[in-house]
Amino acid sequence: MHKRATITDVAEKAGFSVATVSRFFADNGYPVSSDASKKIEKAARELDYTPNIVGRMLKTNSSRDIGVIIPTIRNPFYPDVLLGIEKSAASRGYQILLCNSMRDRETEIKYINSLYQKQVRGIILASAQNNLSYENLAGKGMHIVNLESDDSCGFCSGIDFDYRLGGRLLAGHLKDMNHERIAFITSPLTKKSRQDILEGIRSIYKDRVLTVIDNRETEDETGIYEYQMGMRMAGDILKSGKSITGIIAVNDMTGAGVIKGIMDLGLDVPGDISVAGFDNIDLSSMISPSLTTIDQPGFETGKLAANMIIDLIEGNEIKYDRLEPRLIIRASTGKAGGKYD
Amino acid sequence: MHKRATITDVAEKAGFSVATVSRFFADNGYPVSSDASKKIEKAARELDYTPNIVGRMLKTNSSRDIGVIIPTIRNPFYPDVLLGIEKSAASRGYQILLCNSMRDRETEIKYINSLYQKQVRGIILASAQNNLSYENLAGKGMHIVNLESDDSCGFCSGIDFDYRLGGRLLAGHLKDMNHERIAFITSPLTKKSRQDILEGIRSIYKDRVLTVIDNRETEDETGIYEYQMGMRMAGDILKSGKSITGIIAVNDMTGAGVIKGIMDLGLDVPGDISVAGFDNIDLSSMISPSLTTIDQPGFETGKLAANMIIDLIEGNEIKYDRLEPRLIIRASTGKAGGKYD
DNA sequence: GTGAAAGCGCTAACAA
DNA sequence: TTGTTAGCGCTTTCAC
Repeated sequence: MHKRATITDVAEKAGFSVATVSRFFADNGYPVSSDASKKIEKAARELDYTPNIVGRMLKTNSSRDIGVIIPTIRNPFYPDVLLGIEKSAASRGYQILLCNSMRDRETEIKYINSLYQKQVRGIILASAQNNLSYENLAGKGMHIVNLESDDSCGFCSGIDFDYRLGGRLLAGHLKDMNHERIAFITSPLTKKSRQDILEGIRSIYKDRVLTVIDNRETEDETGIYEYQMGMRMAGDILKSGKSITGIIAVNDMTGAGVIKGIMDLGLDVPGDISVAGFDNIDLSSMISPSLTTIDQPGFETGKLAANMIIDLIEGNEIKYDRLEPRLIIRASTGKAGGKYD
Repeated sequence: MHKRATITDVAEKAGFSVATVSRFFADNGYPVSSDASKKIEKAARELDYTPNIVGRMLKTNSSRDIGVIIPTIRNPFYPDVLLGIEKSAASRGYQILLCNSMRDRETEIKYINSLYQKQVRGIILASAQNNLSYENLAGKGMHIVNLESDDSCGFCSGIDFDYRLGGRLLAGHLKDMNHERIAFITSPLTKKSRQDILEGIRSIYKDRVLTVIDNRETEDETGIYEYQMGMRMAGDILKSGKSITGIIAVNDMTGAGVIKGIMDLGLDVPGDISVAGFDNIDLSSMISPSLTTIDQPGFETGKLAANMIIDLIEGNEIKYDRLEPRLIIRASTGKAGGKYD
């Protein structure tokens, strides 16, 4: 393996100084004569030279990577977000450092520190526990965009999504279908988004909503936590004999698990129980019955988040629209007692 | 935002030279007295110092990032692979730079170049077109692990997976179920893995397999290409009136689309047509009917790939097991003409 | 065990 | 328009 050519090699071969070569490659409007440009271009090509980003980074103290921390890439909502982030980021010359926290606080902190050491200037966080201490990140020049509307983080920015209204729309839909008592199945209420959905549901169902919280949020490679959690919790509710005719799941992946859990018990969805999810991932229209849900556009969210974090990094002013929830009615919800119509 | 502390700050505060501080943080067995260690540790803590990886990288010319290029993160097979990569990588101090090529050759090349500029020393490629020119990467010290058994790349390493046997197992299963003529639905045969599956099928069905190739592989944000392709191709076959009783899809995502396409036409799976996929992603057991498939363990593949690329980077000797295909029989396949039994 | 000093590849004053 | 030069923060000889 031959040594990589450096800017000095190119300068020598082209017969110009490193400064001129640097200017040529920086391509930032600083004048370089066309004669110089031609010779430098030629020398670079012959030497197979390409600038070393690390040298540039050390000098300018500016990384073009952005960190993205999510719970797990196995919930398809996050790939959607990620694709959106990548699209915006790529168009502005940034790249993604992906981190799956696996819902583990230690891992999350480790990743944040590691990103900081790598001189990353901005992190998109979709995983934070509500009261995660951000380790003085702000004072150290780190920018954070929080995707879970965690307002306990004073200095964070975030994409506005009205989780409360989402919950309300879902609850309203079930109410319209004459469901008297419903359940809300969720992982721990350690994220504001989850709390907000519940609040929205309660704004309609008051105390007629049974909140079923799984207390052992933990992700590993053997399965998808949320799906399995949905299955398990659905089974628990049904076996408990509670008089429930509708279930809202905290997200689609959980909702898919809930449907599976119900069907495994020989019951029908929505004949016996209606089920709704949250997110509108592709999966929700691939399963049967297809899942009623709230559309939370992951791709759009990602695009906005990337633009926001880059604006923050580059010191521009920020101004963004919010994303609005939209109710998507599919086959998994129906009239209460519909089976016996 | 206050300035970040550097190694010099720590050295001054601790009353030692930068060399000693460097040795303390390098933590590579070079002796540092416990007195020095204590003082340095204290000074670093008070200054909130953490080493600047970029400075280290420039000096040592060694990045601890590995590039991962995949077609699209929206096919859940890749998240599985990615999680495996991340697990092995993290345990060895490496991190992932994620790149979705969106099945676009230009994008792929752009990413490879960008990774090279960032001094990345190894790339895990799961996206390469068969005859992608690797742009002299090897000579430049870049290591490649190819996940699609592309043997046109002389110097690449890869994880062994017997796609041909996988195809053969699937075909054998359908044969056992008395299917006389089947179809193979696939994206373009530009990857060796796809060709191998077809070969495996042909080893059993000879000329009694109708190969249906979609000729416009292209991914965008509006949907999942493979799923939609499966739907479309399934519809085309059925409407063409060909006497087919079984379909093998090039992967599960396509297979899910095929099932959807068949059902949309009012036909039954497997009553009218049997369908099989390839990969055994979680989705394949979430849909109805659940999908018969070949287990290709993405997580394991990812772990092996990461270990392989890191071994390559670190100059260790390589030796790895291969992964074997395993037939998973589910509800989407049944006896030919089974509906009328 | 410790320190001085050179230099990794690059950028950006400053001078010409 | 171009060149000289001083570092960015770190590691690593080499000397002590």
